[in-house]
Amino acid sequence: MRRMTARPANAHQARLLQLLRDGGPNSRAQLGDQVDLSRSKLAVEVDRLLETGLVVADGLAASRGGRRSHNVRLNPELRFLGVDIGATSIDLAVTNAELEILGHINQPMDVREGPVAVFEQVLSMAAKLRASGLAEGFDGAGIGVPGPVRFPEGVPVAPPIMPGWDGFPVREALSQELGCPVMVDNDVNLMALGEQHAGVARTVADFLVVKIGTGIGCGIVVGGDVYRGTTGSAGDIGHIQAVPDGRPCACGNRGCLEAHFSGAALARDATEAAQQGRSAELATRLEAGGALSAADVAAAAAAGDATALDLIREGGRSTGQVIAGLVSFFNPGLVVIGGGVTGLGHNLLAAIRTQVYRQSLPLATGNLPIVLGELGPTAGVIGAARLISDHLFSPA
Amino acid sequence: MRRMTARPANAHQARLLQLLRDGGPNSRAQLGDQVDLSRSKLAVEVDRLLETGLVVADGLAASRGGRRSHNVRLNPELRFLGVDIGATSIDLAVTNAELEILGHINQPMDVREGPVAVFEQVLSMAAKLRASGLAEGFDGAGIGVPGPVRFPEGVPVAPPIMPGWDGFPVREALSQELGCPVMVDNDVNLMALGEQHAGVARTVADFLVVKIGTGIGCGIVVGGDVYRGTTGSAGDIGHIQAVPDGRPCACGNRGCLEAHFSGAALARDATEAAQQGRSAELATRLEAGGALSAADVAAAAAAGDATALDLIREGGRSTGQVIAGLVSFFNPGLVVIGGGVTGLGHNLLAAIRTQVYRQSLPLATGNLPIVLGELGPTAGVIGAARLISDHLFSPA
DNA sequence: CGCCTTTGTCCTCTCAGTGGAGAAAGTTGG
DNA sequence: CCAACTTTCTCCACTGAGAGGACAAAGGCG
Repeated sequence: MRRMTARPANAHQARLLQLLRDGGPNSRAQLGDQVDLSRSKLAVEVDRLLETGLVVADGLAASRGGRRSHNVRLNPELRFLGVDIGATSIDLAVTNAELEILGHINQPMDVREGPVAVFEQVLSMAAKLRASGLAEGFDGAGIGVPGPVRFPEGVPVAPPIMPGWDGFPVREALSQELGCPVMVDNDVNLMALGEQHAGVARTVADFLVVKIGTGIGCGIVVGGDVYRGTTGSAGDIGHIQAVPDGRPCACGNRGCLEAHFSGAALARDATEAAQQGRSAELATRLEAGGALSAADVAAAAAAGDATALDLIREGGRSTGQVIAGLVSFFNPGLVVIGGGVTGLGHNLLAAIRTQVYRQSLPLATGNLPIVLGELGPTAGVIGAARLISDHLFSPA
Repeated sequence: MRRMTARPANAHQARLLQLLRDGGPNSRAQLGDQVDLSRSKLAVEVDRLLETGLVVADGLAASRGGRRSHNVRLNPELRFLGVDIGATSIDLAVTNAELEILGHINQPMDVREGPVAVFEQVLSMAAKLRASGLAEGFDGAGIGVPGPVRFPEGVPVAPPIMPGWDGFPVREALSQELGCPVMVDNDVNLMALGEQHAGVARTVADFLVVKIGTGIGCGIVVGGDVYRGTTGSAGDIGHIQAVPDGRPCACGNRGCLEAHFSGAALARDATEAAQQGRSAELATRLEAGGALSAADVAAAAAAGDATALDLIREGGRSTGQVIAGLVSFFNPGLVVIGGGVTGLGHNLLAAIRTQVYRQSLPLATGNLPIVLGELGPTAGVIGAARLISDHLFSPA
């Protein structure tokens, strides 16, 4: 199929596309209720969208007590690609224009192998998705990388955990290969977009998303928009000091949050505990697997291992300490905890909550939910699809 | 004189008023260069503004090589009142519509005496300004209070240092008394607005203003707009933990920034040092004045007193520690230090800078200026005037 | 079957805004 | 002092977005 190249010609059309994306098939009359345009003007704009092919007729709706309406919907053949490059694995998903996931694949991959190797992998995974018949091609793609991004250009800048990526023209290269528009962003920002679009943050204007994976980062949403900071490094909270004179960190300082709690730190501490004989449970697992991960700690804690529980509680305390500061400063309406380490579940969340509620002022925490993300590993790819759809569904 | 009640009828007029406010008298032609409207349309809107009386003719400008232009300017009889209620004193200023200060008065006053007493004081100061002939009345007033504010209603909420103010209808009461529109905000936010309008932050979109006075707070500007948070308490950084297990704080926790460094904390520490004989310089000043203030510490440091210098350095370190975290999180383009304690000057600034540059990642600090505010004690009142002018110079 | 409701289409009217012509008021150089 | 060029301002005709009413189409309900 030939890919769509049309874009909305004005703000009205853009708004209509977004309504159809977020609300599904709809009649002209119902669209009119949401859009503050006269029926005549609305009809004109819908007709123009039909002409572009972005929108198609979708049969008659049930009657609501009068004439049945002719529904319209986004072209069901539109396909977006969402890519989420993590530190240790890559997620890809195909969505339709309503951002419903049609297919999702995941493969392990170390981002430190550099942009060329990772790119090859992404492209082969995309080819696999195409081969499965879910998409003949893509109308747009969003991609998240685990580091700061110069957003307008779609280029990573000085990413600490992904040497070799600095300045690599991700947007341009991927756009060339896939033959469609591409937008690039930090993976945590995409997670925030995902939870905003389809997760726990649907109705909140100002919120934070803390992603605890191999590293640790924070997505910031202000007034419904992702805030990226002056140089694109906003939300980089992994190197805020959580423990004075604490553990040495790769960045050269001591006591950074990331050095005390993250997937990597947790695995390290668990291994240490096992080797020192402080936990039989962990030692057994170390024997069995050769190495420990956050999932092992979660399992040990679930089995009642006190040491594992302590590790989680202590990590939650450090994280909560930092989040408490952010809450005082930013006064969000919601804090979402996500990322691989959320497998630690309720124990982690409880430790974080305790610390935040204890340390922040009542006015800021009075009505502040602190919750786990709803979308799990799909938050990133949904956010990526949302990113590119926001771009394409805005006036050219 | 009768006060102006006109408001701009549309966004074009609002924009023109703002241009005339920020750029002073101007010709239609020059306005046209900044506003992306045809000359004809522009002329129509300017004529309408002239009819309302908000704008008046201002004679002929010098020729720029052709016909001389007829300048217009904001009505020079317009008067705004800026009120800055601090913890220990009240500032009032009268400005014209271009936000130039025509008169400024200051009186000591303890905000804890409650809203009624403070209000009486503000009104009598305002009467004094009127009596001086600077204003026959006010076309609008902005007022800052040292605590969180529910911004849309103009009502303080749960202010820790000003008990009795909770829920007091500041906006409504003042509007009634002065007979003009009033906007209320947190004092630190107004300081940020002031520095943005006429100070060091004129060209920066995202920045922080840290005000260190009796307490300590932070103004946050995102994309040129003040960010106030979900419940109006954003920027309340005084109770972020700066020193683990540090000094007890009035809030019930230990080690809060405000307990370690602020006007009050510095005075306390200096008195302690004097009494313990650790500083002859401070002891002498304590003898002479009966009590020590931040100004005494500044003077002692200037005189070479090592203990005073240490107090400043240690405070700067704590403050820098917290700011470093905020910089990592928020990635601002500028950090402004202001408030009463800025009398400590270069020593304080140096300590803060050292700590921030050491603790935050290079990408966030690479090109980050950390500077003192330019406006000193007038930042608040200018910000207050700016607040109400932004309100009045926006479409009705 | 008649009446009411909902939806969609058509047509006219209003008004914001553009762009060009030209007048008014200067400067500059010969 | 005059001609040529600039800049500023005004006037006017034209365009296009959008509103709103009239009306037709299509359904429900008693």
